[in-house]
Amino acid sequence: MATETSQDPRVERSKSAVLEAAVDLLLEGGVGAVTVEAIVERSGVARSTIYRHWESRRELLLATFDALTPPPDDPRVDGPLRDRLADLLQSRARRIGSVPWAAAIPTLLDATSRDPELAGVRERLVEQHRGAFRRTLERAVEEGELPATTDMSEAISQIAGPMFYRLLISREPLDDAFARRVVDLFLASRQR
Amino acid sequence: MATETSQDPRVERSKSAVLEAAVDLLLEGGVGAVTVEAIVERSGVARSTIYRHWESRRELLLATFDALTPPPDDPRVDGPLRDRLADLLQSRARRIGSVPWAAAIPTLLDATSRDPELAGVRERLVEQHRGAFRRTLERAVEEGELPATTDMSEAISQIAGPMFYRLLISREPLDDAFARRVVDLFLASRQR
DNA sequence: GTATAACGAAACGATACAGTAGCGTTTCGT
DNA sequence: ACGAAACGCTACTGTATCGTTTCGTTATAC
Repeated sequence: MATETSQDPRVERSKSAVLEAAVDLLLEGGVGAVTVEAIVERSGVARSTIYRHWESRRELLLATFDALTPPPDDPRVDGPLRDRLADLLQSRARRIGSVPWAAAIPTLLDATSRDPELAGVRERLVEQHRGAFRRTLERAVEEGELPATTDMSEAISQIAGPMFYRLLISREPLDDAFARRVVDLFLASRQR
Repeated sequence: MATETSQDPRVERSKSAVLEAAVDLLLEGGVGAVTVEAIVERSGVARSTIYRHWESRRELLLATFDALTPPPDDPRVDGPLRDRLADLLQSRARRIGSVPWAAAIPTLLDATSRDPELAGVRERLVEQHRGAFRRTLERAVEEGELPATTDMSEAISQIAGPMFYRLLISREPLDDAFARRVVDLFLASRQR
């Protein structure tokens, strides 16, 4: 009958302290660095408390990945397509080029490639990432800025691909000018 | 005075058996799967023998990454640029889309991103990969098929990026048609 | 044929980690 | 104020791995 939620505030405090430490460890040292002991040390939360709230290290790791989701940033919806796409790509590039994410993405890809449960986490992150591009592109199609035959999945690969290539493979800097040229290249072949 | 090389042939046999097993384990299960015990079990070579030939697990891991380098395939040099680029991209896509490599690349990126010594291995692999594209593009510039102002590094990002995006991020299939469209997109905005 | 080097099997100590249990203390809701 | 719950602390078990050594066997070179 009574309210099931909002129990002892200490529970929330402990949980968030643990997750915060776990996320930090994940971003700094990869999945392998997320040990219970390291979390205990960094968070100040006791080992026993952690196991009171999570069944196992695995559960905790899952929760850590969940806590990792970045807040979605709303892309601008005004101005010409070229500017909207460039803004979107630049904001994405700035985020994934930032220190914690640049280091975390390889770890994420690796961990999620071999673990079916973690694969869901990756799909969610990827879908969130692709959604922003898809919405911008679909709107452009509706407004006639892009042909109706545009293959969304292919377009996203062509726009976001070069950015990830520089981040993951060649490790070149991701500056705004590069993002703009990628957008221009994409548009040059599609637009009138 | 005597010949220093080519000692007991068993040495070579053991070494290659160990490396072969280590490479298999790396491709199958990532860096974490390359344990000395697993190598012992799979290769049939004894623990002691392994430590006779390598100082430590770390040395062995380095050697494993070195043994990983794929044989370079020579891109075709005839025909129009469109076909040459498409051929190159398709052959690359087929390789990195193949089961062992598709699974290995995330592990490689992760491991090499946090380990300065392994970083050299990644650079070597990336450079080999980029070299093939660079040579094809430079030749195209010489022959007037591309403008002399073409930024090689940028061009490679734009051509190879979408492929890696599909492989690593979106996990979509890498078919030849996709590769060709990527090339066409690139050329459409550059060529007369 | 024999000496020698490489070999395989097995054991060892050290380290790191996950997970469990007990106990006294602190904080919360009522 | 008081009981319940959450907490921190500590010690413990069990497992996995590494690095190293010993020892008896086997293949190779001469």
